[in-house]
Amino acid sequence: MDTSSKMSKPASAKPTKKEHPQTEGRRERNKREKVARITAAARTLFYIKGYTETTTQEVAEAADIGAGTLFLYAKSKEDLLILVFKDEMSQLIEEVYGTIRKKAPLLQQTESLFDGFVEYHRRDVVIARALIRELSFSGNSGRRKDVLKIPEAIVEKLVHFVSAARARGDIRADIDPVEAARCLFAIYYQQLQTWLGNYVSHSAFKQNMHVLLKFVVDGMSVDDERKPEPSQNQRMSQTRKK
Amino acid sequence: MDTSSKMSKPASAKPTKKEHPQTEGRRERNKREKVARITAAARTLFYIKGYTETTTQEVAEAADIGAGTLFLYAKSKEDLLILVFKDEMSQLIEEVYGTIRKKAPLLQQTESLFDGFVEYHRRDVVIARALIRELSFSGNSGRRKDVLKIPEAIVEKLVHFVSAARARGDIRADIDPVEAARCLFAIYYQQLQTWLGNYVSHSAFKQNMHVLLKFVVDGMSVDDERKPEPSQNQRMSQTRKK
DNA sequence: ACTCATTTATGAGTAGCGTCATATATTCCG
DNA sequence: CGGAATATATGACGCTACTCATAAATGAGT
Repeated sequence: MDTSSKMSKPASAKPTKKEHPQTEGRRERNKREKVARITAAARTLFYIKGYTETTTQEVAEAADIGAGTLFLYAKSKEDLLILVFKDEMSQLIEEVYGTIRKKAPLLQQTESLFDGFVEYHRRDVVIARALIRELSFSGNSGRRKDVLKIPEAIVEKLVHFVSAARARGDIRADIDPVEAARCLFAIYYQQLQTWLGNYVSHSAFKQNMHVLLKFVVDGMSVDDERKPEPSQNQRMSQTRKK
Repeated sequence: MDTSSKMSKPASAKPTKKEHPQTEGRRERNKREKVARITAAARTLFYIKGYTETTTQEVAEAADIGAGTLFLYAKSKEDLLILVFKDEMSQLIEEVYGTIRKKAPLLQQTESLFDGFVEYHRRDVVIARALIRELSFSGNSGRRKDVLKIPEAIVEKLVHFVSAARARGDIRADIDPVEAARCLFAIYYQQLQTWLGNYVSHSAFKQNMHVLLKFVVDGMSVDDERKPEPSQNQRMSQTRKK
């Protein structure tokens, strides 16, 4: 059954007979309760034991349901991850966004946002890995929308930054904020994977991401004064104009 | 067993016997033979039955080895994928690169390269999916190097394109070709995942990737000729699946 | 040729994800 | 209320990736 069905009006009372989906009553309520129990149980266990070390049996037991019942609410073990983290992610995005100075330069804003996410993932790299891995394919049309919300929410924040920078005149007026935002996100996501995938160290990841983000932002700047590298003792003498 | 076996030299003080570097003997030979049989068997079965539908038992049987022996040569079923495709990928990269006009514009060269890869993956999306998924984490230090070779080889080709474009004067002289190449690759890889992960259709993927690659390349161009965007091009930049 | 340390092979065994027939609960309706 | 219809719950079971104790093979030293 689709857990994300609407009709969440427990207005109760009103014994309106049929065709009033608002008073779905006990069943609907029970279902929500169970989803909540499952989510809580899974979250706790994943944090304590890690994702792969946690068995679906354990989650079912902790949620006090039968082993098979679990799969009525999450179609697979990976679904559990999404169930657990979709809310946490959405919340995280808003939280981090809230801490960012609205008047800071675009590159700084972008990096602050991504840094917030990275620091979050750093607290539990193993789960972040599992999450990234599961996100790599959505065979489930129900969960697809949930998953898509996350990058979309991030891109939305980036669009704000880019639009503001454009309004400020920091970047060219012909820049499409959505394109720019997606571009920045693509770099973040791909680089994030190199880190979580254990291909580069955390510091190398941060360094690489910085370089690439700067590369893109520089490409959007209104004037092509190229700083030849912020090396030591840099003389920015000539604002060469093309 | 790790195919890049360390010399079975117990670091003894005595290089007692003459080593047979050329003819490591029966053991070495047998090992290579088995790796070859396993790889061939796995490749065939993956193509015929698909990755998930192929069992490790079947691969072992087809390779005429015991079920447990398989795991001496591939530490996991996913390892088999890399074993099978690392060579094929390297070859593909060179092949596609060879078909690209060296004098074409940078954006066109880049898109031709990526298109070659995309068309390859299109022939077997399910395997491509599995491959991408498996590449998302390298817990195995032995395979990591093999895996890293692929993006590195792609970036290397991109560096050639960017360098040539810079020499031609198509892009600014202060562009770092490696940064540019990595940036383009990041966009390709992240967008590829949205397609293989079933989040967007093939056509939307191509469209989105085109837009983003163009965005980056435009940012590198030597002159800020304002993108006039000379038409009411379909505002399809947001196309999503379904 | 014989010994023996080391490497390689094996398949029965284990664990865990997901399924399914069956059972139980809830709602619908006369 | 009764009883059919439908939705939800369950745990035993199937299937498969992977492990491990044991066996076989190899080759260097003697």
